[in-house]
Amino acid sequence: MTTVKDSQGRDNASLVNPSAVGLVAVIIAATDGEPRALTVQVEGQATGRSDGLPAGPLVPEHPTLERGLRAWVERQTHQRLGYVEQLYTFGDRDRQGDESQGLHSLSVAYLALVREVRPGGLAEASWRNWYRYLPWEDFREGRPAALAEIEPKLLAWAGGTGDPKLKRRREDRLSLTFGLCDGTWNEERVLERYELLFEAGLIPEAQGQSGAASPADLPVTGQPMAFDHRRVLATAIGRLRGKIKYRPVVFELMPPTFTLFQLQRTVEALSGTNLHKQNFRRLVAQQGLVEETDGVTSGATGRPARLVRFRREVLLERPAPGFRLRPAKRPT
Amino acid sequence: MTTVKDSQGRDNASLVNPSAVGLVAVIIAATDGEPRALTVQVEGQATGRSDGLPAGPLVPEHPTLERGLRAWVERQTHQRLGYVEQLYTFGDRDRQGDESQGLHSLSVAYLALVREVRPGGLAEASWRNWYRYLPWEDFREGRPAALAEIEPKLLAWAGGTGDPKLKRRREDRLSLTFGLCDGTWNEERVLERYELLFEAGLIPEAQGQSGAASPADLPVTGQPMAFDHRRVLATAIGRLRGKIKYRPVVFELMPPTFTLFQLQRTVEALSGTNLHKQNFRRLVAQQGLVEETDGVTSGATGRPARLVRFRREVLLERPAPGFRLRPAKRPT
DNA sequence: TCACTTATGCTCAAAATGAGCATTGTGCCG
DNA sequence: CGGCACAATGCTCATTTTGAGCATAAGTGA
Repeated sequence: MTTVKDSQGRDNASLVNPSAVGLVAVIIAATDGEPRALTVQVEGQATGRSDGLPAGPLVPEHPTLERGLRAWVERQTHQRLGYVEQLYTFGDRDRQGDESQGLHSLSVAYLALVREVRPGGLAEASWRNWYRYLPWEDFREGRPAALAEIEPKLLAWAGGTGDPKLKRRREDRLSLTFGLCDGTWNEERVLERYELLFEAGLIPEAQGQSGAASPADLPVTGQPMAFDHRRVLATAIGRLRGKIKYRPVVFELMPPTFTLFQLQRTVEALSGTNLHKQNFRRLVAQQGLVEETDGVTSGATGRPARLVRFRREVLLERPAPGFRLRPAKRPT
Repeated sequence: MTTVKDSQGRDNASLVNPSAVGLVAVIIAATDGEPRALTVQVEGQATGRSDGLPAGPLVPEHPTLERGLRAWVERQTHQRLGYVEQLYTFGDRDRQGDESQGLHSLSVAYLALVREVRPGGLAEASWRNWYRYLPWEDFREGRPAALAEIEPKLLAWAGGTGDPKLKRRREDRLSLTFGLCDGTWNEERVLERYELLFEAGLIPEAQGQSGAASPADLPVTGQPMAFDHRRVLATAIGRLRGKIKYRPVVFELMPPTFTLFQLQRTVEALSGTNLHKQNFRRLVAQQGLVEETDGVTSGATGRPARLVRFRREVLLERPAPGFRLRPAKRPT
């Protein structure tokens, strides 16, 4: 029964059950203080066009998953990728868009951070503010309106059970992910929130018809995406929000030189929260993340700001720090 | 050229290029203050037996990757899995043990944490101290001997290049991962260290003959494992070492009740470093991670310790904290 | 020059850390 | 039974690291 010999994943046994493997890329940029994801138009079977993430099958020519990804992305979007990391492998058989022909279809998702935003690239590829798809995640202007609309529906979902134990459990999850009871919002729990909304039937894709909503009328639960790409995006955002706290990855999104405030705006855009300005710059300074250039901004209103650049050397230094986010009580 | 329509990973295109997908599990337990991984005996093609991780192909019957994993593991090792999280998907074509027949073979690896260690389980499955495979990672008794032996070889590798720029880069990597120059050891960089050793040709598997060393004579670079399983293990350890700092996952490894010192020993076992006892308990206390029971230890020498249990409620509480590791200057 | 706006410097109290010293129970050994 | 050795616990203290703000500096536009 436990003949491990031919149960090894890479031996003949696995060849008997081939799977379809795809690659998906969540390509993130931040310009003008807005977080953006690169999207393409996807032609659904009978569902019309809808937004999706750049994706493609894994083909044997690619020696590496990551190489394959880069190839696909450059072909589809003409966007060069810089920083790339593996995000997650999605592979449930009941995944959306999966016809479950007895064949597993998995997608290996990658997260990429880029600087350049080529605005007039191809028509099929366009940068979209990621909060378009997850509007309840943006707390920069205070509690998002979308959240106010979603909240009663969530409470109704939690309450709409006969089983009191299940009800209790749902309420616990609500308070954990959305901080409904206690007012605690953890900006990293993006995926858990998405999945809760999905379970509660508040995500349009969940019903099976994805591209139903026209681009104009965003439902309160945001613009749908093709397949399970919204889930992938949620995963990416959660991961990125966590990562900026302990790794200097934001700089992958910044131009060669920038002001501390631009940097702050970028971090805020990603995390969806506001930070205390003075403390933010103190943190950046004492961590030695940047060095001054002799340039300053000009033209804009207010006192000109000094331009700084990322100190690449920190990547070779000790604990390689990021930002611990410190929310400000009041905006700015 | 950019007809995204049929370049979607999950459409017909991907069916044209099926891949062999396997599942691998890194199952971790900690007993008697030692970190252990569950291993099985693997029959290599011509390389004899060697240790490997429980693995199996992904078969269509499994609705979920995770379910498939659980099924395989329980079949192979009779070990029930509790906490499970996806670790990484390994898929480079030049992977070890991959015959590259033009077919991609990828392994989706999972990390599992378990409490029970069934000692006399099946003969094929056995718990092994993970430092058996990565002996340079254990700093609990001070700088590990293995590291002292490896160090000159690494320096030689770095120096053995004509290209001075490459040399410089290698030295930078050495100092970053092994902290050779400045004495900074970051216990999370397990994978980077493994990969560096691999590149430097110090990992036996790298040569192609895996099971060459008999279990008795561990090379300084540790006991080899089948396929790329040592890399998978390194990935798991690195991930776990990072995770315990911000998520209360250690408790998945603890029995229902335990002493604070046992808890500390477990954290130390995982991180491979020693902690300051008093500060450790202060941290645990103030984070509210545990609650006292009315039991105490007995029999052992020294003052009896109070038994505590994990407060499951913290999973529903605010930032869900873990341990920030604070290395002690002197042992204990 | 004034009004406004953003950049920067600095202060201060509170909380979190890092290192140790001191005390308290237990089992063991004359 | 008194004294030890050995852990478990309690507490102190000097630093750092946070969190919040106040105050000043340096441009732009009217």
